[in-house]
Amino acid sequence: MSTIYDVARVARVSPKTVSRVLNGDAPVGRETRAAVEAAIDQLGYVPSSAARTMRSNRSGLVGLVTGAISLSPDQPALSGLPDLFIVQGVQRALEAAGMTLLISDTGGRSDRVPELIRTFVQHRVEGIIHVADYHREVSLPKVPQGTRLVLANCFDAAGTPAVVPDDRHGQDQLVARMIAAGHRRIAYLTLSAEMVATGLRVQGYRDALAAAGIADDPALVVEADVPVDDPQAEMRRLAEALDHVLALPDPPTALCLGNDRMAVRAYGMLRSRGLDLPRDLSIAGYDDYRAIAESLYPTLTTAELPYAAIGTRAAERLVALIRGADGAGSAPEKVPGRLAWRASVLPRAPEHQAIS
Amino acid sequence: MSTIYDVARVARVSPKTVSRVLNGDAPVGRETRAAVEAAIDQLGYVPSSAARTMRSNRSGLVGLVTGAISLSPDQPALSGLPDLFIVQGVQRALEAAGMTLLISDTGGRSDRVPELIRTFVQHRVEGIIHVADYHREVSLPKVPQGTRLVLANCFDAAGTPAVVPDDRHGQDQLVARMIAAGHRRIAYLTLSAEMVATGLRVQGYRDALAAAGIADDPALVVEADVPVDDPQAEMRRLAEALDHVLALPDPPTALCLGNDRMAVRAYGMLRSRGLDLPRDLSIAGYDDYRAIAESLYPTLTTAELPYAAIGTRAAERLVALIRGADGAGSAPEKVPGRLAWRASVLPRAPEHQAIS
DNA sequence: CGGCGTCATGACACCGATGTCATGACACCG
DNA sequence: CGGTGTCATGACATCGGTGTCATGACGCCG
Repeated sequence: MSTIYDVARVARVSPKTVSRVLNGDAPVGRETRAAVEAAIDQLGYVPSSAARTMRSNRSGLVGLVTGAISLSPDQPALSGLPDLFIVQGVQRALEAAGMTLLISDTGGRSDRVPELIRTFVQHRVEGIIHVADYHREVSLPKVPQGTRLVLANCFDAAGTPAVVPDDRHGQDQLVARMIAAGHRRIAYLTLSAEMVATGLRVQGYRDALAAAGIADDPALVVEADVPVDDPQAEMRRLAEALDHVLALPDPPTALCLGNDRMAVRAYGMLRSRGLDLPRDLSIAGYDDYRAIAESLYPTLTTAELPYAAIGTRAAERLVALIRGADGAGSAPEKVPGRLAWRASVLPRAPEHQAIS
Repeated sequence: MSTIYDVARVARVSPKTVSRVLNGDAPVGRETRAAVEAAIDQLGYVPSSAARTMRSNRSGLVGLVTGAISLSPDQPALSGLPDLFIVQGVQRALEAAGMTLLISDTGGRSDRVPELIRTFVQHRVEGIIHVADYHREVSLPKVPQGTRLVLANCFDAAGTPAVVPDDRHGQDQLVARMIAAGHRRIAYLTLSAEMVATGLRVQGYRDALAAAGIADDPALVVEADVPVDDPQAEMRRLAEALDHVLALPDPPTALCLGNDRMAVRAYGMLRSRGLDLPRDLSIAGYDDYRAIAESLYPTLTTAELPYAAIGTRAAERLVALIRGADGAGSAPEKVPGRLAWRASVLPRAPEHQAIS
């Protein structure tokens, strides 16, 4: 690997002049510049970021920690999937800011986080992003003085800058659109009640009902998932919840599920109960897990969990902090998701019109 | 950020002695060691990897490039998903080897690869892993002298060390098991014929038939996917393929699909044609995309695409190269996937037994 | 008891970039 | 024509570790 001294020798100038050509921070004679550039090309010289880091105390690196999977309710089996979209969003924003991304994951053991952070500190990262696999509260060890920290898809009690999905708005938007399509009896089979998202989304669901002047029927909201990763138990719970709402005296015409996987299961269960989808019952998911939503028949109407945007915003905030902005707004930043309206919610004529 | 000099001052020793304590590469007196360790703790000192890199020419970094998504047939919409499992596998293996992972992705533009590699070279990575989003041939720009390169989920014509899934064996294994379950007419609705995996898997399918002494009926093998990302066209193509095989004079009792997404679609299409699954027709996918396979009803029998293992093997090979092994075996290393036998393939009594 | 090996430690140079300061050559201004 | 400012360039020190070599104190061997 050639160095700036090699380039200087070949171009017959001093290393400092090569440095000036590289950084354009001081005037360099036309011919000198050409000679230096030729030497750089000839040698295939690439400056060493290690040497720059030493001199400038700026590494151009940002660390990203993912994981802490195992301690958590629901979803763990899926983990790693959403993470990646967040990571891609982060990567894009960082690259635009000229920074490079260092990654490590805990492999499910959150006790390893301090160790991973230590590795990042060795590399003198300018900031750290912690990505959670689902919207939740976390509690991270202190990071050393100058290291900035941003949380993505999670938040903590200490008011660390955080970026999370706007679950309330997402569910509100989805349900409002279903109401606009003519549905008034809309059941909501939620994720485990332990999850942060569940509370927020139920609020969103109620917001939409309230905005349309529809009374909230508690019997229509059922926890339909378990807080552990057990496909059998998940299936059972969902089946019970389905039975429950379908057996109501005034059964729903539409069903919101806690996520797209639950929707896949619901499709299968409902069909095996002889229902014709979406004619007999409209279905909506959550997450906009495209591999699922676009492949199901009928294609699944759902609300996007804006992973990439969360990653991008988290990275942008981190870069701002690095560039000197201060922590500012202590409330987590909420990122809205798109409404993915597909074919699983059928428009329905309001009843008084149906009679006429 | 404190330095080794700060530690030396606090412990009243020379920096070199601190270095010896850190690296354990020369004897240090008991009391001196204790004093140094106390100083390190007190200051929260973490050695600078930049300084070490400069002196030793070893950065402890490995770069990973993902992407080149947009130029490719099929799957692109999903991309990023499988990548992440590979990345996680890589990360785990690297960490075990004491190396740290640097990531960047092309955001779908493979022309940006050289630029990304340049960034890695600036950071003096000791090796680079290129991850493709699906099994394919690639052609990468030359990397500088000392930088080792390993391909994951892809291979090139230059014989660069590569790790790929064993598609042929995977399909063989799956079909063999279906035959063992009593199926003899097994249709195969493949991915786009342009994909490397398709050719290999068709071979595997034929291997299994041949091993069981079943004649290969060309009418049962149909390309059922299109080489572009167009959900509409994909649906149409799959529907035609289904119609084709179901209309055969001697229709199949089981169906292999090119991937799990196609299986999701097939479930919907077949049910809307009035079939009862899996009683009327057995179905198998490919990929073992758990979010799908475990949620469908009936749960999907499929062949695992061993992404994490591919990542791990690629990283292990890279570490071996860095530690001095030579390129060796020029053929890509094939990683076998598990058979994920679930509920969508129904055992079937052989016909002569059914009669008795 | 002199010589040699080991232990424990420190002084110093070096890795590759860049900030600071110095130097020489012009050009322009009054 | 001397002073001052800009351009173009180089010498040198510095960032934080670590390899090399030197030094002094013992302990052991013959």
